[in-house]
Amino acid sequence: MNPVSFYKCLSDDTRLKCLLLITLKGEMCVCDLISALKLSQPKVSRHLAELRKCEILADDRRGKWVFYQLNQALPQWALEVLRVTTKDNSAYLEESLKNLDLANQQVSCC
Amino acid sequence: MNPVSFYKCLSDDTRLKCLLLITLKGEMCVCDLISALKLSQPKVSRHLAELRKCEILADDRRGKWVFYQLNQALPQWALEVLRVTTKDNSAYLEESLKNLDLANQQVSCC
DNA sequence: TTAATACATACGAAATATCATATATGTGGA
DNA sequence: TCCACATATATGATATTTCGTATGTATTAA
Repeated sequence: MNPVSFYKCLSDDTRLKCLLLITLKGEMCVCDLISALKLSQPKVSRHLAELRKCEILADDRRGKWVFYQLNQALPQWALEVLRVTTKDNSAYLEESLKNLDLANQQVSCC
Repeated sequence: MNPVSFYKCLSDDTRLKCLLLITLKGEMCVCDLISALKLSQPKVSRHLAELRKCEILADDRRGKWVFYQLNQALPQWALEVLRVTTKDNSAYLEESLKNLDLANQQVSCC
């Protein structure tokens, strides 16, 4: 894992929020990420594809749904970066987490 | 410190190497960074200016030379990210450190 | 087999980042 | 004061990223 390409992945708001939410929750399906971030489906999907391509995320299809989680092979320093960033930036994720709760109170896609 | 703009700063090879070298050494003058990275002076200066603008680095002029170090006000998570990344990516910095040694064996600018 | 849902990808436009080059500024010494 | 050196910044060309829209693929259920 080249550190520059790793950080390039974290340098976009959509990608960073996806990554931190997944770090926090363990795994997330695409539809929940869309609800949390309130972004268009192709936009979220495109950024997830990039994170997959860089081997930061791994995808796992279960029926209709695709779940994303951190790639188990991620080096220790990268895991630590994600962990520390998630822990100390709750304000950055606050609105997304609220959106997620609201969406799941109503009709959850999965 | 917004996490996206922080990671945007780390997402360029020149900027990341400067930051990791400064994290490792405590401080670096511009001329030593130029020798270590073997890059043009304006290129290095431009990227340092960006890191200064984002308040990741602080500059300190001493006579002819300008020394850069980590901004003391950097949040804990950001310091931790830099520390962990520096520690576990020695291969990424290897050549720059060798260049630095070679340059200082000859005539050091400062 | 048809329709609906969840997700992925292709493509061109717009925004952003990066670079080389040229020029400006600040400092110390003659 | 004038010059050389260290560093900063401005400018225009080029490359890269990001986005919306449109379309394609996989899966489930009727």
